[in-house]
Amino acid sequence: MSLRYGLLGLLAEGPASGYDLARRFEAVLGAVWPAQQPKIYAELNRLAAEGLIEIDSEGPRRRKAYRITDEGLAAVRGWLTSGEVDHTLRIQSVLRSAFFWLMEPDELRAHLERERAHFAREAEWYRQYAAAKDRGDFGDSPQTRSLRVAAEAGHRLYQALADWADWTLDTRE
Amino acid sequence: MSLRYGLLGLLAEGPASGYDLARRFEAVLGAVWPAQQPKIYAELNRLAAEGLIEIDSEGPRRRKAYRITDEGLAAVRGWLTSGEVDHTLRIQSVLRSAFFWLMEPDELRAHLERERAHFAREAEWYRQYAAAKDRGDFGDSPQTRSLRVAAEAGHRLYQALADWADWTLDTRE
DNA sequence: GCTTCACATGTACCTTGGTACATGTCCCTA
DNA sequence: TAGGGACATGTACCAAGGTACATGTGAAGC
Repeated sequence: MSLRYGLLGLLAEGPASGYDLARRFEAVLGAVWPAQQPKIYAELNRLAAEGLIEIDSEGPRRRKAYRITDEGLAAVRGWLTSGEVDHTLRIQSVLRSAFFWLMEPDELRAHLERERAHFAREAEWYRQYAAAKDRGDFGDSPQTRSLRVAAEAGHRLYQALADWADWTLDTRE
Repeated sequence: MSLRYGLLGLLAEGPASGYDLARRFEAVLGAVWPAQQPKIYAELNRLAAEGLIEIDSEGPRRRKAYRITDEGLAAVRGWLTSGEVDHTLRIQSVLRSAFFWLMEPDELRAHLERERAHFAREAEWYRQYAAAKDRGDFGDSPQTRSLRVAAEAGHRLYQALADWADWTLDTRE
């Protein structure tokens, strides 16, 4: 259950509405965790019912602002250092790579040429993302600084796939 | 829906029972995708109902052996080259890194020392996994060879996290 | 004053994965 | 020959994420 901790973590920076959180989730955590707007509203209601957040104010345009409670802060802090972490990669590109042998040589060649470009693009995207974070394009929030490592991790992962595609193409020609 | 393609991909190598597939899924794809035994049986029945696999034989001990059909092969091949791939990392260690700033300096220091060891262990695990694949410890099935790239990708990802933990600890002392 | 559109919050339903537990089968050994 | 245990297949339910669609609110432009 990562959505809830993502929301609590963002709220730890200061009060925000569901709508704000949806945009910030996308901008700040989009590269690491996806979140659909409807699920955000649902989760906020659940968190409020459990007392981990509370309504800070009700502004104009039906706008509610949520604030994290002490219990909420304790919950997200506990999660940060809590035990067992799943080490499976769960990345579709990686899983698919296990079955490339099913393709005919010509088909594989064509596919890998596309994939090489794709992986290189992903690697570059994460590199740019890291550079933008370094420049402070997303503001200089604490998450933004912390996520620098996520960008680097993504870059290295996709670079590994791109290198492998290169290697496979080279040894086949 | 990756479980189904994982199963189809494994069955592309040859007929197998649900029990076999559960063990092979764990051994071959365990580092990339998790699969619970009950879900495997459920998915096999669904695949059979859709005609993507069929029962090859019913052996002793209630043992059923499934065989992939031409439709099944076409489905998994189509999946290999099909469009949109999600580029989010969805790795808990990475998401958590966004909120480390919530910890007190002393707490962060202690946590990062544990994490550094953990990341280094993960990186090493993937390195060993790659080495074992190179030696052919898991047999020399086509997936095993293909998954060499997954091991490398996992290694690089966790190495990035370990490097970052080192860097953070160094610049703080 | 009416329309339009971006802002803002939801409801409903579906798919997928996670987990606890039940059952059947057959070999091996005391 | 009785029973323990590995092999083998499921049922049932729950948790979480994905997606389509409905609704309310208010400012800006005509």
